[in-house]
Amino acid sequence: MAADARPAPLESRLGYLLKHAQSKLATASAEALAPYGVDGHELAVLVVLSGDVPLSQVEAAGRLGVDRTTMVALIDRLEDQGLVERRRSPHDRRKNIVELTPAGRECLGRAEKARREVERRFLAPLDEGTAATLVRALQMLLAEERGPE
Amino acid sequence: MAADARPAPLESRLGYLLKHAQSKLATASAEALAPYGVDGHELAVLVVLSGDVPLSQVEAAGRLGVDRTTMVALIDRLEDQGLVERRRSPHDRRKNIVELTPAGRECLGRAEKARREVERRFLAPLDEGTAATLVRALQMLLAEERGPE
DNA sequence: TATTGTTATACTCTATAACTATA
DNA sequence: TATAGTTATAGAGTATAACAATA
Repeated sequence: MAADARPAPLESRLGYLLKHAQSKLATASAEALAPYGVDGHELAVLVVLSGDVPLSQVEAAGRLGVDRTTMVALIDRLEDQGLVERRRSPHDRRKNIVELTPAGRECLGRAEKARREVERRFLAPLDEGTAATLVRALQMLLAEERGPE
Repeated sequence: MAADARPAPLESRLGYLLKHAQSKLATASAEALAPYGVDGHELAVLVVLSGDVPLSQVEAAGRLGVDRTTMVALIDRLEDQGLVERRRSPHDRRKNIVELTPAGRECLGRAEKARREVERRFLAPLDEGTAATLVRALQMLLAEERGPE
């Protein structure tokens, strides 16, 4: 290809497509989650904290791929809303075990329902098979992220 | 579904997938474009400015979906590197027409080649049909953005 | 010495407000 | 009055550095 050939238009560039798709979904999610007092990031925190194994702040931060200093403010906001509680770990007193309160579980359930609905609406322009392929393709692209375990 | 059912794991959530896919590609792109002195955003500016019709700063900003105040700094950096030139429009002296210099065209050609290569590597885990479906699916999801024209 | 939580700080990205000049 | 470019400023969002408590 010659150096002065037409560059690909923006709408055909993967970077552009991913960025704008992410942004469009984020906007719709923020709107849908607003009634529950959490944003997408905070909902993700509730999700990782809702597992069987209680997590400390660093552990939760690791699951989400954010810094532990970022986690402090996230937990602060959730705790202010009564959705989670910090308690000192008896086994390692440096650690804060963070657990969902009953209100936190309720919020998680409702917000998750809203999130699923937003996702469904977002994917509505695609037929079922295409939507499934999209999700699987994205999962495959990220699978190598941490390498094989 | 009961309110206390398991929420979907992060890796199955579209928001998570889009965000991390975008971030992974952005990191790879930044690395690949570094030798050419531009980042992904600046390359996109070169692309929109390389069309047949000369654009003013606001017009270019509109194409990229950024504010005109953001465009000032972008053009500043490109002009400092000698990749673009501002000139006052003779028809409307409020407007800066921004055009690529020969060095800008050369940079665009090389950087575009690097970008295509990064995209190819990024999509390598997918077979050809799946990769094509991914791109088309993202285009369809964004098609409604501005509504039918 | 290393790790956890915390705070203060800084950095990046982007938008809003206000100014100048032009229309 | 409205628009284009510019500057100053502010607001998210997130990371780095440093400190206290604990291991």
